[in-house]
Amino acid sequence: MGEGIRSDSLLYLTDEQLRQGIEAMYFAYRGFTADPDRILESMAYGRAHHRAIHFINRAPGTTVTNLLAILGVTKQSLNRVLRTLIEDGLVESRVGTSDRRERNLYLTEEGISLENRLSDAQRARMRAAFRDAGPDAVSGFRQVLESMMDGELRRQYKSLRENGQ
Amino acid sequence: MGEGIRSDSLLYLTDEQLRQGIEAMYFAYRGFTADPDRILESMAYGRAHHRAIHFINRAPGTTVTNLLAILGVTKQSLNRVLRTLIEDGLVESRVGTSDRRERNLYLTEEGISLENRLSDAQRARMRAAFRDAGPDAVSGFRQVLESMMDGELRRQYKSLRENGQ
DNA sequence: TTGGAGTGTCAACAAAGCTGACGTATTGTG
DNA sequence: CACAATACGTCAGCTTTGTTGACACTCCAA
Repeated sequence: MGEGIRSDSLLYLTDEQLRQGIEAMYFAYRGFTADPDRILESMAYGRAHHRAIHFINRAPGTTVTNLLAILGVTKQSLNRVLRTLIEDGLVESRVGTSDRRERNLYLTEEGISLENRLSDAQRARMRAAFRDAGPDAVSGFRQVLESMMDGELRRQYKSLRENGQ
Repeated sequence: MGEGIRSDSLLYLTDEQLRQGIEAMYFAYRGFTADPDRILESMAYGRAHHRAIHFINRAPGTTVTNLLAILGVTKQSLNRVLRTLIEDGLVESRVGTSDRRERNLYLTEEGISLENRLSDAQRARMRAAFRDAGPDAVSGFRQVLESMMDGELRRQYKSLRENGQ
């Protein structure tokens, strides 16, 4: 306190800067979910359905337990969402081959089609933001977000990333 | 398509990179809310109470209508939250001086104390992430988030920023 | 064969959003 | 002054998405 500005400038760590970061996160997340939400509300679906569809698409054949770990909800909560998606023919649940207790989840054609609509909308906004900000800013964005994750979530995030490419 | 890598490298705009950005946003937001959520669940409060407390603290004396605009919820929804906060003595609602229809909202001592606990926890995580990533990354983080906001939200975000400093 | 893991389902409940309708106090306008 | 509009609060009812707790079934492995 009252020691003036350090030569290596830690001004970006002031409470005011941190508060701006917090508010930026809050408002940006609302923008981030706005486009898919608009598409979903025209059907009988919500954000929970989007998340399930997203991660099933990302890791086809994933089990219910694995999905539970990624989404961090109870199986009762996930099951309600999953049931409607299966009934509506967007998701297929196949009995596991090696372990027949498990259910492997896949998107149907129709499920893939909805996933594409949703992620196209979300990617469009992300792409615009990335392009506006440029590659260096994007790198910083990714770095800060990764540091902000909880340990277990970061592990899952990284494991998904390896999966993708 | 199939034209190879451009010399100015737009590789950071590939669908895979965008998808990683989307997932980073999802996992980071969960980390972002985790600490306050833990504090809140020990009381009878939720995220909605936190948001109200945050923005009342940020703009003391703000009106209900203004808070509605910032939070983007209905007055019925906000009122439920606000009522419990007033009953519990965390928020004070004073009749407006110039316009007696308005209610100016303030945190009480107790309200300020809770706000501090919540934002200390949230800032600690943000500070750690900022420090890990460094000033340039933080600048990029802020830039991308701002681009990701909807027009109206961006306006509100900037107006809050002017207010703060 | 038996214990435990993975899965699904029933019931009951809570938080936090929504719409619609209505009442009251206050203010601004014609 | 009369009246419309604004700001706020509240009642009732509904939805989504989360929670616990209890229980049953299938199937794997010791």
